[in-house]
Formats: sequence, structure tokens, C-alpha cells
Amino acid sequence: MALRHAVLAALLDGEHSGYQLAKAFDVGMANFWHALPQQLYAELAKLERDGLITGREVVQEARPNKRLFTVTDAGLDELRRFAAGQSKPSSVRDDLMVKVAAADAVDTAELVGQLEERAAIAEAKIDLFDGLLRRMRGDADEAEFLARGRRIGPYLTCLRGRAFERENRDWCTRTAAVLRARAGADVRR
Amino acid sequence: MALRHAVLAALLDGEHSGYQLAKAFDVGMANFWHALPQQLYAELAKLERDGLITGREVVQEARPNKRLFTVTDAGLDELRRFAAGQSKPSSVRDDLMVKVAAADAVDTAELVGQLEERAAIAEAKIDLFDGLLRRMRGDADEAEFLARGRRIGPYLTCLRGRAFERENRDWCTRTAAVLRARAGADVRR
DNA sequence: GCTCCTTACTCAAGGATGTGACTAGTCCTA
DNA sequence: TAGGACTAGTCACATCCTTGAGTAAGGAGC
Repeated sequence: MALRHAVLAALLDGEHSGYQLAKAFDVGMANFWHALPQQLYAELAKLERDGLITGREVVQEARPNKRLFTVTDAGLDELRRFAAGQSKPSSVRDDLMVKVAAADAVDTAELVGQLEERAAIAEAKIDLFDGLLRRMRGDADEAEFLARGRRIGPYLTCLRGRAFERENRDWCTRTAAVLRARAGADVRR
Repeated sequence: MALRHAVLAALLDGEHSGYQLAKAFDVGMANFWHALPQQLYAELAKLERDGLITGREVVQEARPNKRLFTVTDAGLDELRRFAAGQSKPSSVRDDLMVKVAAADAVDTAELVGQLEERAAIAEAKIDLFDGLLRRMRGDADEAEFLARGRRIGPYLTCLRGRAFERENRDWCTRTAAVLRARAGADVRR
């Protein structure tokens, strides 16, 4: 039960609809959680049933009506309870890593291609996070914002996301280079 | 279906029993995958049924008998097929990140404690990975090993694991410092 | 005029993962 | 000599997460 808390945390910035959350989970939250719309709608329904959030219907003219959700006091309590509990350590869990682990038994050229592709994706995410960070801190410089800004939670996780993607990019390019070099040398000496 | 391939990749270093794999998944593989024994036994049974691995019974005197598994040719093909397919990008998916995202609404002291604890765990893992890397490359220095070593797959993923944990450690200590400083200054100016 | 994209949300099904308990013999230590 | 840890593995359940499809309306572009 942790998507639950990710949703609660996301709703701390104010009212959101399921649809908006689905978007948010593809950008801001994306560095540490990912979820498809179906999951979010299901989770929102459960959270509302349990009284941790409340929804209000907003009637719209030109587009479908929507429901906006807010965290209740009970929801805040639940978040605090969650934060006090222990967290299990995380791992990376990435298909690409599995493939590299099997590099010795697998088509290298393919793998190099995938690594380079992934490096490009990481690069794009870095830019995205840079933009988000700039937007969040506004005029203030980083030290200033971290010391006195409001809502630094998302900023801190975004820093982590950016660092992760930098790491990702560097490892992918380096690994691709290593495999490429070996493939070149490897006409069975 | 990816634990499947992680198991196949792990079996590339030779015969393993379910029990040994469970151990291996808590150290070498641990940087990019984690699985409980039950899952592994279940997966091994499925892999054997599908002919991707074969097991042989080993009778032991002083301890329970065990079954050792090896990858078959069909298993290798499956791994290659998997490596050629596309991989979905990964995220970090960590409880602690969710808590930090909610930092503005949650008990800071608790969080700082958890971050420092996590930094210590990361430090320990870094040492572990350092040891593994040294053991894998033996006498050779890193560049030499990467250029000409056999079985560099696990070495490369281990490098990634170490970089990840370094990143983890640094972010945790930095974030703890930020939150601590704010808690100090924050007697509601 | 047709198709695609966007907003907004729902339903169903199945595989993947996690939790907890249980068997059973051996070795080590206090 | 009793308690704990290690080897080796199994069963059952619950929840999480993914996959794939579907509804319905308005607006943009060709």
C-alpha cells in the first residue's frame, strides 16, 4: 500500500482530478513513481471511501464534468503515520540491467543500440527536471529556496530524479562504449 | 514476465539451486532486482516446465537434497529474444521518496532519522559492491578487465549499483541536512 | 467531412509481487 | 543440552500492477 501515499502526497499541492493526477504522475512524480490512469482512479475511489480525501463535482460546459479531490485531516494523519513507519529499501529493477547482466550471452549490437536510446531518454528527462526545478524555485537561487521556500518536498525529490537520470545517462553511454569496444576487438583474437 | 529473465541471467554463471539463487538475489543481483525465495522457487518450476532450464537432483548426506539448475539452449534463445525486445524505462519507486515529497506535511525529525539511516545502509552497500567488483576483476585493473575480461555483464551492472548507492547516500545526507536546517530555523519566524 | 487528439473516466482479467506460516534435519554456541 | 541459525524447500492468500478495451463529447487540422 504505497501508491496510496504517493497519491496523498501529490494531492498536497491542492485539488486535482484523476485525469490531472495521471498527467502529474507522468512528469513531476515520475522520478519516483509511475502509475496508469486506471490505477489512479481506483486508488482515488478507495481513498474517498476511506475518508482520506474528499471529492467535489465540477460541472463543465465544453468538456466532461470532473471530480476534484482534496486531502482530509484523516488523510494527513494517515500520511504522518506512513512517514513514521519504516520504509523498505528500494532497488532499480530495470529490464535493461537484466539484459546487460546477460551481455555475455546476447546480441551486443542490439544492446548497444538500446543503451544509447536509453541515454537519450535520460538526457531528455534531465532537461525536463531542470525546467521543473527552475519553475519551482522561481526567482530564488537554490540555497535560498531550500532554506526558506514553501513546499520543498517535490523539489527535493526532483533533485533526486535528476541525479538518477544523470547517473543513468552516464552509465548507459559508458556501458555502450565498453560493449562496442569489445565487439570491435572481438574477432576472436 | 521479467523475473523470469533475471533468473536466466543469474544462471549464466553456472549451476545454482533455488536456495543459492535466493542468496545471490540478495547480493550480486540486488542492485537491479530483488525477489523472495518463494518467487524464485515458483519461477524455477515454471522455467523447467517450459524447458528453458534443466534441474538435476543432488543427494547430500549432512543436509537436505537439492536441485541444481542450468540454462538450456531454449533458455538461451529466450534470453536473446528478450534482449532484442524493447525495455520499458524504469523509475526508482521508493517509499522514502514519497515521504520526502510529503515533507511539508509530516514530522521532520522522524524523516531526518530515516534519511540518515538510509544513508548508512547505502554506505554499507557501496562497500559490498566494492568488494564484489574487486573479486570479479581479480588481478586485472578495471580498464583491462572491461576490455578483455570474461563475464563482464555482472560487473557492469554492479558498477551501476554502486553508482546508484553513492547517489542515494549523497542525496539522503544532503536532504537530511536541508530538513534539519529548516527545522532549526523554523520556530515560526 | 473525416480523422485524430484531448478531456474525463470505467470495466474486466490475469500475471506479478508480497506476506506469513510450515516442515525437517544439522551444526554451532552458550 | 537447549536455543538459535543455516540449508532446502513448499503452500496459500492477498494485493499490486499491467494490459487491453470501451464510452462520450468537443476542438483542431487537412
